[in-house]
Amino acid sequence: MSKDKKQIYKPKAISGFPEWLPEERLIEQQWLDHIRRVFESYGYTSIETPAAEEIDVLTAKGETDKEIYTLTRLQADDSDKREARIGLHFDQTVPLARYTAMHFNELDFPFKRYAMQKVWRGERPQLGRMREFYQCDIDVIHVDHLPLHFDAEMPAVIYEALSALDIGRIQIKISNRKILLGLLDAMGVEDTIPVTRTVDKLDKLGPEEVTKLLMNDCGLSKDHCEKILHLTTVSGVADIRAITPDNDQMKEGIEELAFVLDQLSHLPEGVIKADLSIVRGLDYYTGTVYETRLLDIPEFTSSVCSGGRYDDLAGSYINKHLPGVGISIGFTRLFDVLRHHGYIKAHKKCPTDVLVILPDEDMRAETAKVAQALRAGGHNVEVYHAPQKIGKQIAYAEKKGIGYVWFPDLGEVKNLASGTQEKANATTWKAK
RNA sequence: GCGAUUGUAGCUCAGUGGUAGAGCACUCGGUUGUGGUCCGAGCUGUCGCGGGUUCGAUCCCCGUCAGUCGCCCCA
Repeated sequence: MSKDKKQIYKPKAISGFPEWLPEERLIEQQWLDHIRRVFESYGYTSIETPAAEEIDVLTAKGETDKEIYTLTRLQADDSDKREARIGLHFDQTVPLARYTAMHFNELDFPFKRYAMQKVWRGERPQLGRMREFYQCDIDVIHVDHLPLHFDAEMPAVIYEALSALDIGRIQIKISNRKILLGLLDAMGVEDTIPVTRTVDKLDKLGPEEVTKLLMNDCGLSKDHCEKILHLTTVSGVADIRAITPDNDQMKEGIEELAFVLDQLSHLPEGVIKADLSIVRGLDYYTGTVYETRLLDIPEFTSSVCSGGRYDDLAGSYINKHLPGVGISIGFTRLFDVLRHHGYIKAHKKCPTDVLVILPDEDMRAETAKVAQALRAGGHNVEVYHAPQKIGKQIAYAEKKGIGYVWFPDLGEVKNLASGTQEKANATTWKAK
């Protein structure tokens, strides 16, 4: 090595594009594996779509709010301008719609699919808000008519997927947009999006502030505001059924919501909560909507998982009527916020269960044989790379969180947590 | 995109108008092969970048870039 200073480019983390240490990644993968198993246990099938879509596909539904990252070559020249402009997908619903439209004849309906991929949004990053993150989505799409039972299946699956992650109590709030939209229609309110966005902020701003915004920014009368806010306080199947609808749309919403809640009554008390203040600011949801809170993690204030029903998912891409319902876990948000606040306890830095000591260069073959026997017994096994001092080899195992050290020369295994060491047979021994 | 705040070793942070320190981490050692504690030694920095003021700036001023938080929006 030369004594001259090496020229180094000091790398900086790209904000909003997270990466984890090995011990964190290990847990992330366990979580993803668990979620995948739950999704599959309900018959959802995996598809993977490309990271990039044509800009026209991405914007077909008028999603101008979501900042789309576009893809260009660094060496782009005039010939590139003739090519289709492409961008990274900002969710998995738009790719699903495109996919369903393109493979319509080859798919079987109702099409139940899950997807666990990264998505990209060019927003300002913050804790719990990334520019690159995983979403774990399930959606069901059918032709012409999708039974309401699926609206009830979404929260049931999500409850199972999340409740095993050791993140405390989950609460899934459910509403039906037809109720509020029906009310607004009966009131003669035409521009509904600002109203729904404002109502959606109820738990953050409180009723007074929301009333003020509704009157000042949305031009609603005090009377109307009161009616809307009163509606948002209703919860429980009985109370929902007791609402007097102002029109057919409201009536439909009430019946649908009551039905979905009924279907979910088998879940533990408190998991499902009807909350008519949940409307979602997004305009493409047409019926049932979901939002999920973590009741035992006070630092986690945003929704970890949300979704809803859309009347016509792929209408922009195919001349068919394809209603769907879906829900999405904001996986990276969930993982990162919990990690940041110390709720995720990582111990192991590698998947290794047993480190086999290499006592001596001459023992490599023997050591490899022991390792192979242990692997055959279902263990993850690493052999130390050099015949260094035993203390050093043990320290390596300790640092990496490996639970056991095997001494092939002694035929003994040492439990690092307890410090005990005993004779053992590599083919029959089992880690605890 | 708007507003606020920050930018010194791998990490967390001190510090001064005269070219820098601690803790942690890391490496080696503590009588010739069994970790975690303890002790000793060692290693590490264009003090974000560019310009200005000054005899001289990491410290003052301007700009810039980047991070963080809030808003917006959302997973």
